[in-house]
Parts: sequence; C-alpha cells; structure tokens
Amino acid sequence: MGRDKKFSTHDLWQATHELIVETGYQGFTMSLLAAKLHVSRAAIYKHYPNKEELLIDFMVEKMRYSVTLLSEIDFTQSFEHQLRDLLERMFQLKDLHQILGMASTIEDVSPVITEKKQVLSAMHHELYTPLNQLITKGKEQGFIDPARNNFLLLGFIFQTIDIPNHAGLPLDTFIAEIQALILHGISNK
Amino acid sequence: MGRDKKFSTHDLWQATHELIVETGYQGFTMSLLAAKLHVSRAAIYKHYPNKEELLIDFMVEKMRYSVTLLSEIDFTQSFEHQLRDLLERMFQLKDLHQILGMASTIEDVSPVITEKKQVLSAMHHELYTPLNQLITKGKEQGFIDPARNNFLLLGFIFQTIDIPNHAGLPLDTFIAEIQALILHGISNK
DNA sequence: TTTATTAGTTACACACGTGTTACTTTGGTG
DNA sequence: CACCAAAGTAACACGTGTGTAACTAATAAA
Repeated sequence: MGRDKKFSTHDLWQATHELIVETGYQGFTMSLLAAKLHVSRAAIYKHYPNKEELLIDFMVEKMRYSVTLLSEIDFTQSFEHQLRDLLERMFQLKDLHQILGMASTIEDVSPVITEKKQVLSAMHHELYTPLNQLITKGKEQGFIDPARNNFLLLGFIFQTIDIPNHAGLPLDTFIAEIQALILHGISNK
Repeated sequence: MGRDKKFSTHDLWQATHELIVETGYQGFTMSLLAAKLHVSRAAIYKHYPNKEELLIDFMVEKMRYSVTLLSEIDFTQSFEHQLRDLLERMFQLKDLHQILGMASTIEDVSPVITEKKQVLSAMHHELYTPLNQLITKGKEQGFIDPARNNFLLLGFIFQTIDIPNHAGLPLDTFIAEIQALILHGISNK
C-alpha cells in the first residue's frame, strides 16, 4: 500500500557517497543531499531521524563492504603477489578510507550513535587484520626485519596509498610504482 | 593616540593557528576565535573585513615561514644528512602542511582573495624546490634511479611525513624510522 | 581638562542549517 | 468508489553563523 518511492536505499547511499566526497563531512547538509535526490529535505527525515544517524549507517554499510573486500585476499599467494593484490583492493577503497576517517567526528547526539561508532571502530580493526597478516608473513619469510614496529609499517602502507597521482600515470604503473616504493623506498636497487 | 590593544597581531595568528588545528577549516568561526582572544567578534572585524581575508593572510604568513625554514638547509651536506635535515624541518611544519592544504577551499568572496590564493599557490611550489634539489642530488649521486618520476617521489616523501605515531615512539627514533622507510621501504637490508 | 583618535562592545539584519508539524498526493484494497 | 496508509511537501520555530552600525571606553596631545 501507499504511493511509490521517489528514491531507493541504493539511491540514498549513492547520493550520500557523492556528496560527502564532494563537500566533506562539515559541508554535508541535508538540503544538498535532498537536492541530489530531487526530493524535499523532509522526505529524508521520514527515513532517518537526523543527519548523524544517516551518516553513521552509511559508514557502517561502507565499512562492511571494505572489510569483506580485504578479507577475500588469497593468502596462499607469495608475499609479493599478496601485497600487490592488497594494494589493488586498497586502491578501490581509496575515498572510503578518508570517509571512514570522518567517523570519529560525528557528534554523539543519541546513544544509538555512540553505540554504532564503537561498532565502526571495531570493524576498523578488522580492516587492518589482513594487512597485519601480510606483514607477519613478510617477517616470517625474511622480507621484513621482525624487529620492526607493526603500527609503523601499517601507517606507512596506508599513507603511501594516498599519494596523489600528480604525474598522471596509468593506474597499473602507478600501483606498481607504489608497490616498489613500499618494498624498497626511493633507493636504487 | 587611541586606547591600548587587547590583542597583538602575534596573538591573532597564534589563536588562529590553534583554532584551525582544533576545529579544521569548516569548524573555524569568528565567535570561537574571538573567545580565544577574550574579545568581542566585532573587534576582529576592525582589523579584517571578513573571515576569508583573515585566513588567507594567516596562511601566507605561515607559508612564508615554511619556505624560509626549508630553504635554510645546508646543501653542502651529504645526501643522507641533507635528507635527515629536511625531514626534521618538515616535522616542525607538520600541522602547517595540513593547514596549507585547506587554502584551496577558501571561498573567493573578493578579488583580493583570488589574488592571494594564487600567491599562496606559487609559494607552494617554492616549498617543493629544496625537496626537488635533494632528489636531483640523490639521482646524481646514484642513490635514486634517475628514471623515477619526481612528482611521485615528492608525493611519497610528503605522505610519509604524515604517518601517525601510533606506536608512541620518541621523536628522534620515529624520524630515523621514517628516514629508513623512505630510503629502503619495508624490506630487510 | 578638553578633544581627537583609536579600540572595543552591543545590538541588529540577514542567511542558512536542523528537525517537526500539518497538510497533500498517490496507490492498493474492501 | 471510498478510504486508508505510505510517501512526499510546505512552512514553521529555533539555533548559529556573518558582517555592520551606533554607541562607549581609554589614552595621548593641545
């Protein structure tokens, strides 16, 4: 019963994704989102009681996808192939990574939000485990000095993913270059 | 003549710096700034006609300092010492780096702003030159493969500076670790 | 001590963001 | 066809941010 919807849940997440990438968390407004969906602001409030709950649900959704994507890596591969596989997957998640970084800045306007922020934070750790496993493997197989701090290596890889492609290299060579930088730094081999 | 000022230009830049680090560009308001200076909002408008001009002047000021600091590097040092020197100086500029990244998001509310944004952008290139010189030196002295793209190496070094120190390492060892990562990546030597 | 000048404050008008309420539209069901 | 329920809209109250104008306070010079 009732009349037809003007936008689906999928439309909503799509528009939210675009808008948050375009304007950032602070610039994200319900008016802009409504405009993107060709709908009045109040229509969105029929589905979500406030902006914060909408955004946190969006992030949980994206996080779920990210965790799945990274956990699907084939661990039987060699260290180097596994690294390459991981990098390619992390590249797919590039803007998600920054979006998810905004999660902590969402205001705790209701207990529901506080709760879901903790869920997100837990999933964030889950996201790191495939990367951690890779580092462990690298240490075992002699690619990485076991004395090295895992947090540091993790941070290093995450930061390296975000290098801007100012040179305009094709994606394949760009990823290959980044892999080389991660493995051997700027030094001549 | 006239009465005593309640805040100096130095106070203003200090408060602006603190506030923009605390709240980010979007969260920066004249009310918060005024509160930090223990002054009414209107008092600041006696010095600056609007928020944008204040922020762009602040950034030009900071940029000038950054360019000077990086240009003071001793180029007679060895490649590795010069890199270390550079890294230490870039660490001093850590929050400045992110602040200056916000420059492009300042709205062009007046032609003065558009003009100063271009000045900032030009100084941004100046900031890169010491780094570029270092890379060139590294290529000449055989530390770096000359075929490698300078933009990529530059981006790599800039990103690496921003690795979060989650492990809580002391600054000295942290910088040393980062230098090692830049030079040789995660690989065992 | 009077006065000019500069610094600062209070109060206003305006714009825009949020969330709610009362109303309208639209489609299936008895 | 009547009417009910879901979906949507318009309009309101409220908060907060910006920039301005009229007023007040303090200090140095005449």
